[in-house]
Amino acid sequence: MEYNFRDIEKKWQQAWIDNKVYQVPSLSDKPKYYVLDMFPYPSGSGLHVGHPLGYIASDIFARYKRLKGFNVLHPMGYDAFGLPAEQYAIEHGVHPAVSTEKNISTFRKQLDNIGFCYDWSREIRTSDPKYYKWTQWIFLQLFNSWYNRKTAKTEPIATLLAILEGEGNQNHPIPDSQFQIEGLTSLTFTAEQWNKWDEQTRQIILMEYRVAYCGYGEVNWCEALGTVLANDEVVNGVSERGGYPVVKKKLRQWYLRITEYADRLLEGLQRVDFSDAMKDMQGNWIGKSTGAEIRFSVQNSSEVIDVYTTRPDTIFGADFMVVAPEHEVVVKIITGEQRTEVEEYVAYVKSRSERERMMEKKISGAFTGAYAVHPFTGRPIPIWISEYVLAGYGTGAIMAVPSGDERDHKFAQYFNIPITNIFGDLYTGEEALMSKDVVLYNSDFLNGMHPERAINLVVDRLEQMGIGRAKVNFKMRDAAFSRQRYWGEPFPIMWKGGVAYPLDEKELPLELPFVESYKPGPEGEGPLANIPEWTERQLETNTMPGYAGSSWYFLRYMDPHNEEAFCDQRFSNYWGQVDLYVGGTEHAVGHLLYSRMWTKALYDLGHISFDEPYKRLLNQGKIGGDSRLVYRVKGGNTFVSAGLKDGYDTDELHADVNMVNGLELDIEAFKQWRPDYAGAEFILEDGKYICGTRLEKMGKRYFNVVNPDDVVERYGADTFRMYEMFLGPVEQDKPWDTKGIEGVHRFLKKLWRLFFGDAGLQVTGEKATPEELKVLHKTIRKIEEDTERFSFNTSVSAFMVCVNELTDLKCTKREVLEPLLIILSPYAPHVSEELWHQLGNTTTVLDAPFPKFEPAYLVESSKEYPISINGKMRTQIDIALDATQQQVEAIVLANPVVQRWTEGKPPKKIIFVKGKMVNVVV
RNA sequence: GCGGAUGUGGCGAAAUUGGUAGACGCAAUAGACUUAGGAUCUAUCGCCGCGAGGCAUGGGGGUUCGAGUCCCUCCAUCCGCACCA
Repeated sequence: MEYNFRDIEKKWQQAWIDNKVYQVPSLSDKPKYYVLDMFPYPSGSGLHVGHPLGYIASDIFARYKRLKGFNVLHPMGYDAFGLPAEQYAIEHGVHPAVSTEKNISTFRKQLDNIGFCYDWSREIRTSDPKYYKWTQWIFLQLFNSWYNRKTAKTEPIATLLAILEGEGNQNHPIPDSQFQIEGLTSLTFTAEQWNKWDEQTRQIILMEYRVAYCGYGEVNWCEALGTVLANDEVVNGVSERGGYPVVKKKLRQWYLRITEYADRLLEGLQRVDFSDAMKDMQGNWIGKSTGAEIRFSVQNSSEVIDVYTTRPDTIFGADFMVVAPEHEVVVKIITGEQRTEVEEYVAYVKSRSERERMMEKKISGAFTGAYAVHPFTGRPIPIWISEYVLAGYGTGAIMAVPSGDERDHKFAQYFNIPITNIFGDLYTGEEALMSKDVVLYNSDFLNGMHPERAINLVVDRLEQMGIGRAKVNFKMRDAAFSRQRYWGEPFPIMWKGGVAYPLDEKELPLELPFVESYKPGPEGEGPLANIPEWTERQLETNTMPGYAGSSWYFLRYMDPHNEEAFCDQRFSNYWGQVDLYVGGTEHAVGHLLYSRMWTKALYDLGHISFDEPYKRLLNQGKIGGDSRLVYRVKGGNTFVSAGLKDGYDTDELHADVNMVNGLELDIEAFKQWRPDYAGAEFILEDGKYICGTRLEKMGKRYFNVVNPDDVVERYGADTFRMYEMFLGPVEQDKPWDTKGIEGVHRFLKKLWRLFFGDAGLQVTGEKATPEELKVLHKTIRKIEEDTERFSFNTSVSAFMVCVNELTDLKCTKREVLEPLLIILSPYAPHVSEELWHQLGNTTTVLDAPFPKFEPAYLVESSKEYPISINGKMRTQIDIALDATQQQVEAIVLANPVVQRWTEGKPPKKIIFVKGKMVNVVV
């Protein structure tokens, strides 16, 4: 009987659906385990072989945990809102809902082909009104909340109202705001003031507190996409999607006050199991730094300049100040003779794009003509402006300490500003001394001190003088939360007299209306502004960004059809955190941070009982494409084989990997590929055309996309799954290389032959030999260990070794083969299920318990082994093969030969080197 | 520049805590069975050497009875951040 994977896979995939074997109860007496994949954006090009890598890993783990007796939640869905669908709609006139639906069905077919154990009854789509009703609902929770810094919690806005009415905001000043409130000069006000203000003013002030708020701010505006982008959607000054230029622009936008959560987002990282690289990336993005804010007065002026520094101890080395060119103080302090120069410089800075500024870091700047006063020495300090000081970070102004900061040093050298040495002999004059392992000189009351002590002392002094304080700063900005786009969640917000009011919960979902055109609305507004029914009701015309729906989706899977709540708390209490979250590193600072913040807010508001969504994160590597190259002799239609190309002047072109077998080009297929190649001529080597190769991103334009459907068609889903795992560690990036797949396929055929000889099923009920049981239990242990630590590639190897050994032993005993099928089933579910039933089982192999590992089977009768003392070979002793370390030690210690050589002293260490010898260290 | 990771045969890679380096697989070579191809099976397969043996985990140094693994240093590649004061 042949291993007919096509029939087997079709048969079991259908049986699994018919018997609903993957449906998971929302509550159970069993312990829970939640395995989640980052859900895909259903793009038009479907899956390539790189996408399922993480899905296979999580599927194996989910099945493994199920065998181990857990109630496993392993759902799948689609992140269906987003820009590409809308761009496609603009270009092809197909409504995003239609193209999304079509793409999803392609994805589903491709996923089903691979035999995943998803509970599809829990499928979600972020673009489904039944789903985004709750995205809108959660948005309203955030809108109706503020962040209380005193309790470090998200609280309902009602608690703030009570405070403002009772005591004003003395204890809860308006959060450092980038926005102007008319008529308000200070960040604090009294209860009387508050109670006198009209509704509109109060609402404007409340907006300054809301966790989801609307305001005018500098945003990343992408003209080509016609929308605003979040910081993490901008890469090197261009949009992540499409690579279009992005400029800074002031616009009315919705934001999430994620900065208030910065400390908790940082702290939470210590409680989760993410890779160091991932934690570093998030930590970096949050960018916490501790230092001080210091107020400098300006000579002959009433102006003051606040600076932020992490090194207040170096204040005696402050030789000049630098203010960001956009800083509002610049126009006020500028002196007559410097006006032209400064204005020219400001104009120059404005003319430079974000991108240019990033690419070429030129030293540039201008002197304002004004001087600040040193708070301790009274020394005048020249004030410069330069683009290396960013308006958006800290206070937008710095005290420059050239001897202690590299950029300040270069600036001082470039503009010939005298440098004060505050580090004595350690400072060479050549370059700045950034180290904190120094002693201060030339620094008045700080002389002879190390920076740590000096920092405390300076801050204390400044505080006494009322011109400074310790200050924590973050790089992270509040997250832009609105898009001037159509294909996203509408905001459940209605505008009245310039004030945003939330819709009533009963009006949710606020459904996305159908539109004919996706053109932007007037004045930078989205397409919704073109719909009269929408604007008549004064509904918000922006839509939410892609990350809205994905920020909480892991909760919806727990209770996907609930129409009364986003998730029944009985279920979220049971399932709790995602135990294993699998996905790529590209979401390090976007999705992961946002969803961590939403989780904290929902936790604070009492909707869920945990404040970190993902307990453990596994980042699968990317699979790259292995492109095939052909070489066309310049000016003709002749292609020369790779080995001979050096003799010709050639152009390098991509050939489709699907018409190359190994390295040999299928010439006929190539000729038919494109009309201009039809008459092509070929210069061959050894009668073959050999292609060149290059590793590139897998993508259409390189013609190196391999579709999993093709691989599954040819080798079967089980081979595909095992091969993807066999390729190497899941975390690692690697190229797709079809060469090795035959080996995995051969393994499955060998497995099949263990069960079926020429005459049919040959499995017997005979008792297994100790040798056979040893092979089995060795494998059980190895698979258990390797699967637990996500070492799936070595698991596959262990299965190969096992089958090879059982084949050599001609083992056809049920006692061995049946447990083998159970441990194999997470990796090769179809063939395991088929053989499981062939053995007469009637339930699914998924419900079998994972076989228990018995170490006793690994211990063999005693044999003689050579022994070495301190590396020198001495003699031989009897010892049990594969015994435990304790067993080995007991035997060795009892051995008279060993006692003689160690002169009765207990050895420091006894090492049993697998099956060959014993090493004793005295 | 800063941060993170990686470096082992012709190739993908193994080697829990320092303990037979190269498991497993691909490719290759020889052979068996086949009219042939495919499939399957057997053997060889890091480098040098006829051999005994010697040399090998990016380079150099160190700790140790023993180092791919630990420490120092240099080099290369990949990823992330990038004037963050």
